[in-house]
Amino acid sequence: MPVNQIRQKLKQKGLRVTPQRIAIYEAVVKINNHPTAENIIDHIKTNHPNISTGTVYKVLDSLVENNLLKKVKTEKGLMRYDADISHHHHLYCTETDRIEDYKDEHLDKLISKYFEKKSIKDFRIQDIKLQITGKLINKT
Amino acid sequence: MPVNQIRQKLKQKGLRVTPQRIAIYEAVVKINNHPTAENIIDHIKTNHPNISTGTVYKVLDSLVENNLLKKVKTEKGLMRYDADISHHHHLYCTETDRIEDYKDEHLDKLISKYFEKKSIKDFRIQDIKLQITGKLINKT
DNA sequence: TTCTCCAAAGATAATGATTCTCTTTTAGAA
DNA sequence: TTCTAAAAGAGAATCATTATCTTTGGAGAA
Repeated sequence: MPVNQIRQKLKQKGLRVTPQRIAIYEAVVKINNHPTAENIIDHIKTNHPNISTGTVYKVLDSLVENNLLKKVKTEKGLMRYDADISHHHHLYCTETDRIEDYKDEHLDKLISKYFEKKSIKDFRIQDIKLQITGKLINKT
Repeated sequence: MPVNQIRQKLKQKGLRVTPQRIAIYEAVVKINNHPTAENIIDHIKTNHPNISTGTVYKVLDSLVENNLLKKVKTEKGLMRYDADISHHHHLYCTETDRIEDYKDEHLDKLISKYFEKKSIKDFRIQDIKLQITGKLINKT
């Protein structure tokens, strides 16, 4: 993603455009595997050796708060981040721990329709995502 | 859940029946909110003041490995556990962080049928669960 | 019932992940 | 160009989980 696009996203959210924020956001996009903070730190350390761990966490928090990133649910006791903030689902590979985005508008419609008719007692639905677990084939 | 039933589950999995395992498993069931290790420790400390934190983690790991418990995905950077190992979905309350089980056989059939026809490229599905996010009403 | 053995637990140190705090730097408005 | 407060740097502190060594006790054999 072009740096100018990242700058624009930051500006639109009223956030200062700093090299750290650009680098961290870009890393989440480029890693393309819903990275942890450590993955991000490893990724940016070459070009940005002085970005501290605390900064990475603070920037990630800020980007999440401002809806530029989202967190992904995992069961691993650590946080992973998603650069794609549009509605989508996730494919969780049980072998590699890779998490991929999965978009399926037809399926979305099906599920939306289903829950239009079927409400859940004592619960107001805000969002529904699929957690599709399995094995990636032909991919690292 | 009766202690004898817990004993039986442990025996069936070839695990030694120890008071710690019974207490920890029972806690997960009774808390009924996909607890963290800390929730479990707090819950059992009254009747079992000597169960150490390391033991709790080891027992939880053992119960998960032996399919007596499952881990639940969250985005919080810590682990939560599920005593219900049958197929189901989860309701995540954005206000209270409560996680409830949600079973819906009709929905399961719908989704199964959908993916019988629709395969995902380079991905072999093993399981599909819904992460239903929203707000619990009238519940603590 | 007793004995034995090794799996499990206790204790706590170690490690990894995240948050906090204080000081310095810098983005951007004026 | 200057100024200011937001952001970053550094690293300590806290929290969550794992590792390691010693002790205990579950359960099977006798």
